[in-house]
Amino acid sequence: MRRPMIQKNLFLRSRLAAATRRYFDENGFIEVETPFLGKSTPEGARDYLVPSRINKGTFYALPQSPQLFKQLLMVSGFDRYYQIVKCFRDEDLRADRQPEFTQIDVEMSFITEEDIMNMMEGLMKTIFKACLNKELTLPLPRLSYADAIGRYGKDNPDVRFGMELVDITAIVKDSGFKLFAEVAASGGVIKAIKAEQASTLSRKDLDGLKDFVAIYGAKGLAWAKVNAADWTSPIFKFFKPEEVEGISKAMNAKESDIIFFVADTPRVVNDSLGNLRINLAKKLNLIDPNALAFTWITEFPLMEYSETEKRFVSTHHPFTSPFLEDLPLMITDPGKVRAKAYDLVLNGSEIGGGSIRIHHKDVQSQVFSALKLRDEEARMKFGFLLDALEYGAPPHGGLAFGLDRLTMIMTRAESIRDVIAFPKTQKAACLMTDAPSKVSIEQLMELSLKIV
RNA sequence: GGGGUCAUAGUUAAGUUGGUUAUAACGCCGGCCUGUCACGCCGGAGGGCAGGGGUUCAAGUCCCCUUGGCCCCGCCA
Repeated sequence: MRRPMIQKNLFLRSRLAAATRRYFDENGFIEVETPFLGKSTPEGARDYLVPSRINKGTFYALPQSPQLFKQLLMVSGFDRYYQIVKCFRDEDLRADRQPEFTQIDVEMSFITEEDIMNMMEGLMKTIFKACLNKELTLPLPRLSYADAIGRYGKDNPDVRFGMELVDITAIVKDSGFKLFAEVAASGGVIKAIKAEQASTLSRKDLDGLKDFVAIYGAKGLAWAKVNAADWTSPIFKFFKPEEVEGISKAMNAKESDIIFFVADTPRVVNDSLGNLRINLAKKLNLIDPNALAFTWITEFPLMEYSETEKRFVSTHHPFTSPFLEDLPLMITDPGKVRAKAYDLVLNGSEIGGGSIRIHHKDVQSQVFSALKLRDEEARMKFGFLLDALEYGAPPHGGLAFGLDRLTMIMTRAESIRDVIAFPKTQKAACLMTDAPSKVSIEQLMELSLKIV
C-alpha cells in the first residue's frame, strides 16, 4: 500500500535490468534461457520440488541457480552467456532473502579471475551510471578472505567505516586476567575493537551489548573506557600495567574511547565482534549513507568441515576450481585449500559471487572424493557434467549477482520486499494470492501423491 | 527448531502508573468556493481496540493461549 515508494523502486529495478542487458549485449554476450524444471542436486540449499505426472513417484526441482546449464553452454561453445533469471531456494527467509529471487547470471570461456572481475566491474560502472548517475572509480578494491575475517570478522565486511578487529592474544596470553590466559592456552584468541569517543554509551548500553554478542555464542563481553591515566573497566584491576599499555598501544586508544574484548574460539570471536562492530557503527552513526564501498573478497577456502554432516562441504559449489598449487593439500589438509572464488561486497552486503570452474576431469574427481562423494554417486548426480568435461571443456568461470539485493542498496530499501512486486511473507506465503494452498484430492491422485 | 517484537477506523499512527461517550491525519460521503492541478472552508459517516480465556468494582492498557506480520539465531553449496 505504500505505493509511491514501491513504484519508485520498481522503476529503478527496471532501469537496472535494462542497463544490464545493454551492457552484455554490447560486450558480445548471448542471453540464453535455461529450464526451470530440472534435477534435484544434493549439495546446497533445500530444493523446491515439483511432482511429475507422467513419471509417477519422480520429481523435478526448481533451480537454485542455472549453474550446471551455464557450464554446459560453455562446453558447447557459447563463450559469453548471461541471463536475468529466477532462482529458488527453500530456506527460511530474512529481510534480504526471498524463496524466489532474481540473479544476473554470467559465464565466460577462456578467461581468468582477472577477466571476469574486470568485466563485472564494467557492469557495475554502467549500472550505477545509468540508475543513479554515479561514477565508480575502477578497479574496485580487493581483500582476501583471510584478511576480511581477520580485520572485520565477516566475509561480507562493511568497509564504509573503520573500527577494525585487533588480535591481542599475544599481549594477554600470560595475563593476570585468568580468563584471557586460559582461552589463549586452549587455542582460542582474544580480539578487541575500539569505539572512538563513545562516552555517549551508558553503562546500560554496555550491558545490553553483552546480550547482543551472546547471540553469536560469546560467553561475555569485556569493555574498558579509556581515561587519561587508566581505564574504567570491570577487568582493569586484573591487568598488569604493561598489559594495559600494550593493549592501548595496539588499539591506538585515546581518552574517551571504549575498547571491547571477546575471548573465545576464532569463529565465535570473529562472529561476535564482527557483528558488534556493525551494531556499534549504527548506534554511533559512523556510516555515511551516501557511501558506496565495494570490495572483492578473494581466496575463499574451497571447503569447510561440517559438524552436522561430519565431512567437508563446498564453500561455494563442488565445481569451483582450487588453486592448483594447493592441490597437494587436498589430501593432507582440505580446509586449507584455497578456491578460485570471489564475492563482490557492497556496503556490507554480498551482492554477487562466482568462481573459475574445474575443467579437468581428474581435478573434479579429486574434489568429489575430498567431499566424500563416491564415484558412482558423483556419476549418478553429475554424470552429464563429467561426460562434458571428458569431451574437452574450455577454461571457464563466471559469477552471479543478486539483482534484488543490488536494487535494495541502490534504492536504500530496508527490506527485499520493497523491491519485489509481489513478495512472500516471513513464512513464504503470498498474501495477495494466498499461495501456497491446498489442492483437490483429484489433483493429488493424478500425481500419485498422498499427504502424510 | 529456537529467541524477540508487534497486532487500535479504508490507510498510517497516538492512546500516561488499568477508570466517564477510544483520538489525529490522510482517505471516504454531503455542502460551499469555482482560474483548478499536494486547492480552501463547513458538516458527516466509519472502529470498540487480531481471536479466545483470565485477573479486577473497572482492561487497547496486566497475565495466559491461539492466529498472523516483522526482526534475529540455526539454515541459506
